[in-house]
Amino acid sequence: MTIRLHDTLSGELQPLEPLEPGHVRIYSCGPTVYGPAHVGNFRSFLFADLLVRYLRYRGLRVTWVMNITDIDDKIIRGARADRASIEGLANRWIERFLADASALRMTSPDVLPRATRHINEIVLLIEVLLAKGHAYRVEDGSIFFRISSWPEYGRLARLDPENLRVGERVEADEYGKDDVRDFALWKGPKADEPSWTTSLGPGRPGWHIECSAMSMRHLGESFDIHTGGVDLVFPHHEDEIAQSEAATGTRFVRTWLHCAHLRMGGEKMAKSTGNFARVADLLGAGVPARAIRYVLLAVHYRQGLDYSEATVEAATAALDRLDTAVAALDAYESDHGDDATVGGLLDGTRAAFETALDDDLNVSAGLAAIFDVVREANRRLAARSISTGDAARIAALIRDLDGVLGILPDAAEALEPDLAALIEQRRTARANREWARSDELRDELAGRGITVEDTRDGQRWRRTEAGR
RNA sequence: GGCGACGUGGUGAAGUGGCUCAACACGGAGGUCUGCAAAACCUCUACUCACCGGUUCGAAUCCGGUCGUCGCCUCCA
Repeated sequence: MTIRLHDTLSGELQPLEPLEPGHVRIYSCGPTVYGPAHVGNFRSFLFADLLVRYLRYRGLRVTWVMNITDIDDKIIRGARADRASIEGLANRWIERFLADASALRMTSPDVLPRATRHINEIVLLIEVLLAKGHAYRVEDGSIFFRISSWPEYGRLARLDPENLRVGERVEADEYGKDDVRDFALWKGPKADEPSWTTSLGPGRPGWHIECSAMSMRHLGESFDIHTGGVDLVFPHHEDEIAQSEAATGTRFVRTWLHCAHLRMGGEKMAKSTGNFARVADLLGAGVPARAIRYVLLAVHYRQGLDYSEATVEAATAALDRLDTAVAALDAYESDHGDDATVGGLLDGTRAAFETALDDDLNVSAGLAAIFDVVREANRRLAARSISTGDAARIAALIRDLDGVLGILPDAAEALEPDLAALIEQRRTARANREWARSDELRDELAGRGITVEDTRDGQRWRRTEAGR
């Protein structure tokens, strides 16, 4: 049983063989904090989350680094517009990012390095590139990577450097490049821009170099997995490979993983076109966080995915089925003896789930395994053919597998005393066949976020999304 | 123009040569259970996998072509 992942560079599925056995090092391109992230951004973050969770579930040690770009043109522009400091603006949006990530139950990365905290590493890397002749300085103090010095350039994106359509948008500060395709490692100082005083001279880092510097700082010159959205393949990751390998002379990343775009109305979700939905706005509009997570996760990461209200509704309904099944398993009590076939059911489910996820994170097939066991459990619950312990074992399995997905409700907190009292009153009313009173109490509980269902064993309750 | 991904039912989507040639979820129809409701369970809901041609004893799955959708080609998760 090996985990296989689709590497963008080779274009093939390759078995995961960590450089250090048992320890996987992962770097994910995180947010640029000039504003709130949208759900499309979170698709790429959550697919990395899924990967990290699954590898840990499989018993591997994982070190997960996700960078935060806290200095770039947009942040500078945004700060100017808000008359805020760069740092203040970045901090504000980092907080928002962390809040969104937490709402969507993203695992906390082990390290969230910020570009502005790694200026030294960036400068050292650029110095190596200068010394090795892969970079050159121009008049305004900017330093560029010389693409012609790196024959491999274009391999990741499968682009022929000779055929790049260039020159359509050459920025003012980038005149003086030897070749328009060369990219900035260091941007020379400007009067109205932040600048660091370094051995390279004053200026600020370019975008691509920060990821090379920070990933190497926290994971080493060579590490196992680098993730991001497909739109980062070129130029961002292409440039990372060139500058990193040119500097170290060693293989930068073993496996490149890229997730497909989230679409909305058939078009790529992107801030630049205005076609996007922010996480916080959706949550504010009452879209359940778990449903957003389910939508973003339930489709294979390399498959395009369209976000719509309909997909959220379907996700909510699917989650409801899962919630109900787990609540029913928890509430089940029977003096029936253990069912000898339950062990096989559990083993089969786990095997199917793992086979699916091993295959390049085939989460759809993994979910199918879970829904299969849900149906089977419901059947046996209805037939009352299993023991209380069997039900608990099935619930425990589902919760265990959910450690990878993170879509089940949080462990049920004890019911608030007043709500518990209402449920008790309803129990009494039902015992006395006071149906009107019973229905009234059911409505009241529903209004307070508790769904009550009657079974032949009495009432069963669970929290509804609206009540969270 | 160059490069790449993809096209499976009402919807999302798994499946990449034959073991149920079509999982799983949503939606829809009918039924069982039930004070009612909800949930659950049962049955039905693609003789067919964009289209055309080919390879093969056999293809949704391989090859070629056509049509269509989306993305990347230095803002971008």
